[in-house]
Amino acid sequence: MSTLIISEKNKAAQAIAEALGPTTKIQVNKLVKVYHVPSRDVYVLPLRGHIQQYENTAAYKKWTAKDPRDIITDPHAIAKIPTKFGGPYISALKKYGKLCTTCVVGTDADVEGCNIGLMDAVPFVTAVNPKIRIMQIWLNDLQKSSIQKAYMNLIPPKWSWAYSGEARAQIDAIIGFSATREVSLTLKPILQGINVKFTSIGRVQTSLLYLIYLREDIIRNFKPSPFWTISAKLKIGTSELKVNHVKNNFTDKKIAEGIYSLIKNEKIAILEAVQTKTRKINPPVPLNTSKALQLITKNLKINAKVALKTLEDLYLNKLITYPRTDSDVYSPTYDHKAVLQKFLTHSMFGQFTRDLFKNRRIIPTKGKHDTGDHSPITPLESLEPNASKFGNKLQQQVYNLIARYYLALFGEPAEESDTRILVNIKNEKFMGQTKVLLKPGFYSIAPFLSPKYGAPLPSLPPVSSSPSTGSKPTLPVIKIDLEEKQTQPPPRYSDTSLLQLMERKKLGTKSTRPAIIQILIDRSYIQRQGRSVFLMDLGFLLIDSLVMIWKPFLDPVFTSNVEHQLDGILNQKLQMPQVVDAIKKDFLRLFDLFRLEKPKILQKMQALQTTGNVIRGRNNQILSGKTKSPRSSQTTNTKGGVPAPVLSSAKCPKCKTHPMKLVVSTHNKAKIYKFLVCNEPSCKTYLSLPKKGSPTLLKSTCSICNFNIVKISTSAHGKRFHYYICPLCWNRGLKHQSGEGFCSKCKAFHIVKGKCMKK
DNA sequence: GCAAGGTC
Repeated sequence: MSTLIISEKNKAAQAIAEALGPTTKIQVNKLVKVYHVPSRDVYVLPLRGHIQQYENTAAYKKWTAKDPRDIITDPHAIAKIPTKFGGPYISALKKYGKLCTTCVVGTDADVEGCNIGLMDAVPFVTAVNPKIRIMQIWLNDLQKSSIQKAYMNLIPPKWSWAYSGEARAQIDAIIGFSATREVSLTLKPILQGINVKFTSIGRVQTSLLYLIYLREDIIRNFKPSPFWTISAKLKIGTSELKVNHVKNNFTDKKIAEGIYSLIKNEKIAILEAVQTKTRKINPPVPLNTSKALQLITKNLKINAKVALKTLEDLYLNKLITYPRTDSDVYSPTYDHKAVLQKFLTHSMFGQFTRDLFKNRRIIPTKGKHDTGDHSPITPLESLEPNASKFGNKLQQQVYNLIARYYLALFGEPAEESDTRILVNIKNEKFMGQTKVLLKPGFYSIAPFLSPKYGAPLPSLPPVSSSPSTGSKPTLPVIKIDLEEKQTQPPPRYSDTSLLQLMERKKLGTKSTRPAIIQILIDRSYIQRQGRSVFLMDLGFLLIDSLVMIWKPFLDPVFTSNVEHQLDGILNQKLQMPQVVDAIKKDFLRLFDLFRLEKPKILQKMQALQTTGNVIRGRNNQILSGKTKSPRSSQTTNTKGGVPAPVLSSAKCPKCKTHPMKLVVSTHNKAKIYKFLVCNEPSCKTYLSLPKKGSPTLLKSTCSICNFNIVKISTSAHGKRFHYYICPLCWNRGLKHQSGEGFCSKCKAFHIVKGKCMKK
């Protein structure tokens, strides 16, 4: 009466086995081990995520062998086959499937988990043992007590969840494969010229690229317009307060100048009104993956991929709960007391936690979504910053954010005051505002959630409302300013705002969003420059040619419709084959439309090539068209949809033709080498970079040698900071020990003998 | 050669 439990990954298998009793390991083959629990006659077999995936069948392997359209219409164009690493897992499934009488699917408690267990794995078990009983264990976390409880309450398999995942996989494969081939083959003449092999198209990635394109379009076409502001600096006791003219911003220069010239020498402001409002700010809601990634990328200034990897590492070390969750509501039975008790003695969080118990604040805030898969992200241990359980500093920093955020859920509301004053300077009215934190509440444990507050103002003289008293109090004016400013375009996306955008538009899942951003980077559609994401020419080119005809596919509405129908399968309101057929039909119509418009698209491309504008491909190399100087190519030209090159490239100082690329490589896992190297292998020119800190190649160039500046982000004494170097000057400086090419503060710098001349 | 979704 043996039982086989299938888990999604090794750590989960180990946790399940150890919760059920004393465990021994059996090495089944080179890759696979199972955990044996003799006391219960249980074998726990860990998979490695999906062990099967959709691929084109043999007849469709070659891109040109069949019409890409047939991938949509031919039901035999794709098939589910074992992944590269699937084989050893499949033979283990067969071996233990044969000798067990019950098979328990113990993969993650979500759609993909059900799909992995019931669709990828179980078929191999039932093939060798048709009579085996199939059950499922629903695990919200890997704590011993939760596992024991769930094992006593096995559930029937959630087939509808598994089918929902299966439909998603089929739809994505059909759309992705057919469209990638069709678009790549169409653009072939162009792509060949720019040394690009293919242009990938996918339900999620192409939609995201479209949104980045829309933002880029606004930025490129943005016409800044001037406006003027008048402000005054007032002295209040020992502090200063900036007040703004109530008619800011002025669009008419003459009016602004007229007012300014009348009042510019005035030294007295009459205090007309003071109003103070206080407001309570409630603690945040529990942390799901999406919010956690935003929190981490924003506060630690790391990219989304690294943030997710660090969460995963913390989870595998059993320091936090499962990091992939959409829930921001705890189940009513969640044992917060047990978690909080661990923090009572913590050197930094202890006092806050003791206050929680003292004030009986042990119920967390509540969000809106309880998806019933995993609990919100929660610390499982109370660890000091120097704990050896942290694999690296980043893990410690991420844990610190998660732990503080969790404790904040139980904290008191914060309280702020908002003081507004109205003054009169020679009959012109000015307003000032200052926000002050009155009670820190939960901000005390999670200061990173707090907005910036001003220092409290010294008490202002009372403003008499009675006209009989005659004079009103006055404040000294330190100075009055008239400034000319320019309207600004919206900012480019960062990892944090891209994640926000994807969440808002329901693009990708909690766990794939960082990977989708990475795909766009790998395909040379977009590029990170510092914290900003730039659309590259290839990305612009692709969307610009699709935007006329494929709006219904590019728009995130397409994906939300797909996901709506997938939910229908999960809720047993729709059937998988009908959903897949309906979406195939939808997409086939768009596919045919693309074919119909092909000549137009090619014509547009042709026009592009003959306008002499630069198209850049991989590594931002200039690959076709007449080249322009980097400076003039910065200017915007969107006439006729021609992409304006976005980034200047750091040209090799020796061969002066090829760009330098940034290389960060690990060697023996211990040493990290960072340098810039010429993209032309035969040139071999390289420039060293500082050993410490992470480098980013910037757009701005050195005013001495015109080479691109590199920003070095690093830390010392626990504080993060950055500085700028010109790699070329810096390397020359290293040679002559002159200290040139280095500036700690400004971006556009001019360094001579170690001193920045622009300071 | 391709997707998106898992996991390492």
